[in-house]
Amino acid sequence: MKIGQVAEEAGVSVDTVRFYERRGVLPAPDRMPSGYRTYTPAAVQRIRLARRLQALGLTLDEVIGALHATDRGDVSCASERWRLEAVLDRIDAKIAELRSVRREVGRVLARCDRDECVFTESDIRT
Amino acid sequence: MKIGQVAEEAGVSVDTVRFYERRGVLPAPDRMPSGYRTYTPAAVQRIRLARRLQALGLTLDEVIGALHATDRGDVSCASERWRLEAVLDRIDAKIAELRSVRREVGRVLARCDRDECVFTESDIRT
DNA sequence: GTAGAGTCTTGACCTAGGTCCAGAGTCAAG
DNA sequence: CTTGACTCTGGACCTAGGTCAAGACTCTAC
Repeated sequence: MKIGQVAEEAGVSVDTVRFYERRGVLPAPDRMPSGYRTYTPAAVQRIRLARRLQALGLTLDEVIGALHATDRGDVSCASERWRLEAVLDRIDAKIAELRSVRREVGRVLARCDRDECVFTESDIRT
Repeated sequence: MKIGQVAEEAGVSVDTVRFYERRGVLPAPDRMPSGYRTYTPAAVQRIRLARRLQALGLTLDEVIGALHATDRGDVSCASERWRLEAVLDRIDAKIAELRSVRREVGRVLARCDRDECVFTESDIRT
């Protein structure tokens, strides 16, 4: 398969495929005599998995770490769970932070109702 | 006041003060004959308010919009509420999105317990 | 053989909100 | 008068995850 077909089947752009190669998501593929990259269908699977992991909240570096672990073999659900658990912790922290900001915005709006508006309460005209 | 003191009192860096000037958070200040910027204490208030609004989730462009509205006069709690309500909506949308991803990560972890691990379920070795 | 589509490389560009740097000029204390 | 701290400008750099462009080459179909 050439890069265009891989990109198409994986649902990403050709540029993204090459970007993934540079970053290490994909190994350097074989080349045709012309220099064109040639891929096996496994490359499509690999990209799809990478996108799936990104959609679950892993950073690209974390995705690369997970893929490289798989490449080395020796992986099992038990040995890789922590990657997802770490993401879960991060999501929880982010949600907590957003809820805290949300509460504060709510408080400011409530003060706004009592005519103590953030936008007008200090002298900011220089 | 010179820029260093303003930055210090407002709790930001000197670079940030100059950046805020470029972006329009702060108006161009008066200059000493040497070219040094001179500020009134209102500049400190203005920066503090800008930081406060940013901490509440407004983007810098939104902060600038709010400050310019205040500069034009004519602002009241009622007329500016929508800025905070828009932020609230955005926060809610973001929380909803994170909760959705969180649920999905939870599902993937549950499948992991049944030994159907994302990391090992497809052939990604090219 | 030629048109059009696909691919190659290198490197710049995008967002957001700053941060940092060089080289030059200025200010205050001793 | 000198030293050290401060300020000036303009532009480059940072993160994250790509996206785009130029100019050259290759492949496929007609």
